[in-house]
Amino acid sequence: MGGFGFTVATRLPGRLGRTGEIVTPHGRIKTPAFIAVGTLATVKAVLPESLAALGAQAVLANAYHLYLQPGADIVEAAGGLGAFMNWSGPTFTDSGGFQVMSLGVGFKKVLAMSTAGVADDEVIAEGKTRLARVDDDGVTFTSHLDGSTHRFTPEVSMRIQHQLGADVMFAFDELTTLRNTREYQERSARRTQAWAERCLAEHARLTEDRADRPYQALFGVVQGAQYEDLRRQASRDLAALSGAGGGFDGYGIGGALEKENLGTIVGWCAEELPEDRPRHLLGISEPDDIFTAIEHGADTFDCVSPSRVARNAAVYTRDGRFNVNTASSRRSFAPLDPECDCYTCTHYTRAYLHHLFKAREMLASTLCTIHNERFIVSLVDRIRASIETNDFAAFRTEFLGRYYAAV
RNA sequence: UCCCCUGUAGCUCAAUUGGCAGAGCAUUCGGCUGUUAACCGAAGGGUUGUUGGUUCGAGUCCAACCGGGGGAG
Repeated sequence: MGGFGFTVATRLPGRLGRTGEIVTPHGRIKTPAFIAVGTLATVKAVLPESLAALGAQAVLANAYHLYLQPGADIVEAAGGLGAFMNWSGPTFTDSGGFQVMSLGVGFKKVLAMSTAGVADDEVIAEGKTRLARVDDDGVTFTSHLDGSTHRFTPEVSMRIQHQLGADVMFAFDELTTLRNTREYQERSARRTQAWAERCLAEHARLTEDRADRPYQALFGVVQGAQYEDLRRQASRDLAALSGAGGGFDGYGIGGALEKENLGTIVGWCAEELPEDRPRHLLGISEPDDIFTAIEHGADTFDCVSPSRVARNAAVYTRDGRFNVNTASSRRSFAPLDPECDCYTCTHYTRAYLHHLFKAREMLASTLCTIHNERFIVSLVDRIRASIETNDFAAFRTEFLGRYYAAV
C-alpha cells in the first residue's frame, strides 16, 4: 500500500476515539476529518479554491454518478478525478452501491427508517418504480438519467473507481434498510462479505496492472444494520481478509442506522476493526452525530447535508440551525454566525442572504454552502483539538448545550 | 352620447346544463444524514365590485350603479 498510510496520534481516554493522520499520494488528512461530498466531481455551488480556503481536507465523489455522466473513461483521460475537477488534495470515491441500491429501494432515507410492521423484503420498493435488482453476483439497474440498463458487480465498481483514480475507494456493498428482515440482513451481510473479497482481488489485479499510477487505497464496508452480532461479525470478517495486497487499507461503516444507535453501532465496529487502519462513517454530519461518531471511533465521515441544506437556505450556527429565508432575517444586518470566520460571515449579512434566496439568486447557494462546510470543518477541527488537550467531554457539553439550547 | 367586453385569494387565472369557490405564483413556517434534491411538504389567505331581483339553490341568469378595457360618433 505504498503512498497510503495512517497513524494514530492521541487517544480519547476510555473511549474508541482518536486523532491521527491519513497520508495519501495527494496530501495528508488530519483526523478526525469531515470529507466534503462532491458527487459529480463538484461540491455543488462552490469553487475548489473556496473549499481549500475553508479548510476542507478532501473531497468524495461517486462512482455511480460519474460512470453514468460523463463516463469513467473521460475522467481517466482527464488525468483522474482530482485533475478533472481541479482539486489538488486527497479524493475519495464511493462505490456506487448505495446509489444503485437506494434507487432499487425507492427511497433514500436510511437513517431513521422504522422497522415496524414490515417483514416482507419485497415491500421495500414501496410501490415506486424499482430501478434495480440485486443478485449474488451484482446489481442490474436502470439509469435515472436516460432509462438505459446497466450492471454493476464488485469487479465493475473496482474498474470504474480505478479509472476515476481517487486516493481512497470503497468496496462495492449491498445497502439494506431497517425494514428488511433479520434473515435478509444475514444473507445480505454474507453477500457484502463475498463482494468485499472480490473487490480486494480485482483491486489487487488492477493495482498490479497500473503500477505506474499513484496507489489507490481500498476501504471495505461494514454492514449488518442494527444487529450487534452481524456488525461485529462483518467487521471481523473484513479485518480477516488479507488478499494479495494485504487486506483493506481502511474501513467504511455503512448501512441502516437509527440515530439513537449510531454511537453503539460505530462502537461495535470500531472494537472489531484493526486499530491501525482508518474508519470512515458513511453519510453522517449532524453536529451531535459527529461527536457521537468520533467518540466511538470514527476517523472520517462524509455527508451531503451541509451543502444540500445550504442550497435550501438552512444554515448552522453555534446557537443552532435556522432558515435564512424566513422573515426573521429580512432586516437582520448581522452575519449568519458572529463567531464564524468563514468568507460568508466575514463579508455578508443575513439580510443580504435572505434577499438572495427570495430573489432566487444562485450566489445564495454558494455563500451558504461555504458557510455550512466551514462550520462543520471548523467543528471537527475543534473536536480534534479537544481530544489533543483532553477536553473532549467538556467541549461536547459546552457545544451541544448551546447548539440545542432554547429557540 | 351610444354599443360591446370585463370585474373571483396579494398577483395571474380556473370553476360542468345554476349544485360545498380551486390552482400556480407570492406570503408564513417546517423538513432534508454513503445527492435522481437551487428540492420537498404544510399552513394562512374569499360576504366572487356594489345594490336589488329570479330560483329550493346564483361566481354563473336579469336590472341598475361603480371601476377597468375597446369601438362608434
